[in-house]
Amino acid sequence: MSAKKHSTKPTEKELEILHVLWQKGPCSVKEVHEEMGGDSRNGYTTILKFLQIMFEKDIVSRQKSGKLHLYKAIATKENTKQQMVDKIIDTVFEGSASQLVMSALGNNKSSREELKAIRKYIDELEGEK
Amino acid sequence: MSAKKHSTKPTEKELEILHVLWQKGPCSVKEVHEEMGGDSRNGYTTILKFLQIMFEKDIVSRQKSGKLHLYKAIATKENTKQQMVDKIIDTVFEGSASQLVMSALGNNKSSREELKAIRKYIDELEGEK
DNA sequence: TTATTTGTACGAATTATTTCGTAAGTGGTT
DNA sequence: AACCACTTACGAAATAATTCGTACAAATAA
Repeated sequence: MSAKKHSTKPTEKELEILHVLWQKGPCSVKEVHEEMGGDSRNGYTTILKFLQIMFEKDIVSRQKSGKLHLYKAIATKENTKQQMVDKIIDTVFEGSASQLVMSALGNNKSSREELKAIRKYIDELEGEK
Repeated sequence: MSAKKHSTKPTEKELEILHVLWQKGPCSVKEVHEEMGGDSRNGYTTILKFLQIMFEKDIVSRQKSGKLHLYKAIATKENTKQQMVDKIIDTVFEGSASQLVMSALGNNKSSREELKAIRKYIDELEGEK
């Protein structure tokens, strides 16, 4: 028996750590710790503990490199993002992606260029139908 | 001194309760409880407790009506949604709303009509610039 | 070899979230 | 009044998330 606990959605702090891993690739605890602001924001062992827990949860993999461990995100940023978006659509937007889109564009000041890019993207989607 | 704890983002369960309140307007504990599936999904006192906690946190207001309390969401669904969207844009989409939009439209099967509506919305936004 | 540095493992404290049992209040019936 | 149905209040347990102290291991410097 070697099955680990199944991966649920990452918690806040786990997500913050994942960001570092996504951005910098495989990292030692030290690197993650420093990237996250060092001791002023989190104790070293706090980050270590999280990485260990995340390893248990199959959120990250790890590999010995000399005497230290290099941790690596298992899920891609894309997958995780998609999962979060799907969830928010489901829980607050009655399953309607377009509602979320309106909300995303509504408040925020998207530049003319961004709007143009989105329009183009929609054109492509429509072409597929 | 009567200041209550300041409102942070609602938790999962709090959000579920807010949904009922948004949909049905001011509700008694009983109504919320039943709307959420009754005892099969949550004990009555669990919902009661949540409503009380949410009252403390200023997430809901309440008013005596006869012998019971009617609870009412303070934040609108719109505000809460916006807040959640802003946050997700901030934490996983590098502050880019359009990235979120792509992600939202990407996976999900938005209908031709929905896409049309979004396009129209973008037109309006562009008009304002 | 002893001390220091650098890293891991473990255990536990703290805080937040979720859950519910039990007691107690209120109003209406009989 | 005594009873009943319904509701609130309180306290506490169970679980999850966050934080860190301390001990131990290995490599290296003195």
